[in-house]
Amino acid sequence: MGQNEAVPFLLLIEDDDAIRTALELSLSRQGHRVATAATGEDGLKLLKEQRPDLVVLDVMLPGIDGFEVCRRIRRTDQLPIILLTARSDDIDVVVGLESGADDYVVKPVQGRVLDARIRAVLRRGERESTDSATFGSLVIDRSAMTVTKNGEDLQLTPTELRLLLELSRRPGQALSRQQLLRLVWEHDYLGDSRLVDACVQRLRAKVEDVPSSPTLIRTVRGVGYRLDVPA
Amino acid sequence: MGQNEAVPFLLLIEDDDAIRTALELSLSRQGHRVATAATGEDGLKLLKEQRPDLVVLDVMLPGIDGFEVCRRIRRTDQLPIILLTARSDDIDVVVGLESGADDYVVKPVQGRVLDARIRAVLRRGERESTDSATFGSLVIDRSAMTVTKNGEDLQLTPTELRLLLELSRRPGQALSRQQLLRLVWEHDYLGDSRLVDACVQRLRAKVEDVPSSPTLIRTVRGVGYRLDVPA
DNA sequence: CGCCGACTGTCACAGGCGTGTCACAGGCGG
DNA sequence: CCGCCTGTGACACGCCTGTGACAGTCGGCG
Repeated sequence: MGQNEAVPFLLLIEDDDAIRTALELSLSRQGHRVATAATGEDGLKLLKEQRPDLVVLDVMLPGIDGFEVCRRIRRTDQLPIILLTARSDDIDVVVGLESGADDYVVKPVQGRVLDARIRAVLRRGERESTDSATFGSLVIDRSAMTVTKNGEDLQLTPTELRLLLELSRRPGQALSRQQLLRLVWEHDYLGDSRLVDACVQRLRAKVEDVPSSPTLIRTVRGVGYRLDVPA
Repeated sequence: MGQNEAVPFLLLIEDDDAIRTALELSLSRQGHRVATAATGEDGLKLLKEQRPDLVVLDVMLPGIDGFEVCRRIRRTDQLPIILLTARSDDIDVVVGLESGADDYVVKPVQGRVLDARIRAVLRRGERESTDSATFGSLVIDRSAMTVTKNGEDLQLTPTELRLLLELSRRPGQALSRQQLLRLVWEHDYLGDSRLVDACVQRLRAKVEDVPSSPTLIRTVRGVGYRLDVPA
């Protein structure tokens, strides 16, 4: 699709003046349009007014913190969100993913690194809008509701198909069992059951070349699962 | 529909100034010609004057709302219509399809996503514009309203014919029982009845070579049915 | 380096759900 | 009045699905 891509329009929410101006400058030089806000409240307001393509969001903000901003954005909007966090803190990663972020970058971050992530997330978004998605030898046709591997049809059961569709809508993003339960099964409480695991397992058996060492549906320990885009 | 214009000509009807200008800019950058209107009345007037190839239409408009605009357009014109709806609200989707829209997109929408949908709808339109469609040994003549198999006429009942026509308008696309009910029977609620199934079954009996293992009208488990184009 | 705990993979089974199928009654038009 | 079409409900049948127990694996900590 987009060869002639429009200039991405970003909203950067970060309270530290030095970091904010530095990133703004850097991202502008990389060819983005950038709007900035220093607090969560301002950020949410700007979001409504300016309608950016993507939000870069610091987790540590005065007032409402980044996770909460993220959740609020997600209640009404579907645009991509990249979280900035101070440390490589596993808890932050989990909470960040739970609150609906698309990607996650550890500070201090160089402008070009952030730029690369931004472009990756935007590219991911374009892929979602099309009716078919490709992951290695796997092709998912969302309109025909079929999945083919090396050109031949896979017979997925309804639940397997829905699971794969939800995963494929968020390529590269780890989804917790909770999230998958809500998305695929539409009920909230995962007791202590292997429900999601079992379904992932059945899906892998049909989708992966070597189900015992999966390359597409990876497990993220302590979190859940993630559908990878092969390089 | 439109002539062989290289550049698609769109009419965007949206009352929110920020969104309208943002989308107009974005769509222009994606290579479309764009005309805009802020109200349904203006939109209908512009439609008559400028004859666009496609209409992008917000559902929430002051005065006559998007659904009504959609219905009025459909009374005289057959050009593709894409509805913009506020949230992934099922009710909107239902009403949207009933009022004759070809596709719907959930706001807020990124320009590049909308662009992809626009191109998809325009592509689909080109296919439909032909009066006859062929699926294996089956030939559907939309202007004569006849269906032949291996050259000989099939006697389809009115409902069977409409079902086949709706399926053939979207070849290769899985349609849910809900969607079929709305398209063919024009009412909303499928209780727990085998209505669609029964009609599909009767249609298969006339259309398929081996009704017990259909190759044209495939069932998509957990979803609905799909008319396949044989390779 | 090895143990231990927690997390995940695996499997079989019974119940349930979705779909195909059919017969029938009412409706509609000829 | 008659015949065909249509919608409905009941039923049967397979396949899917959720569950729980157990085995295997990974990571951390001493």
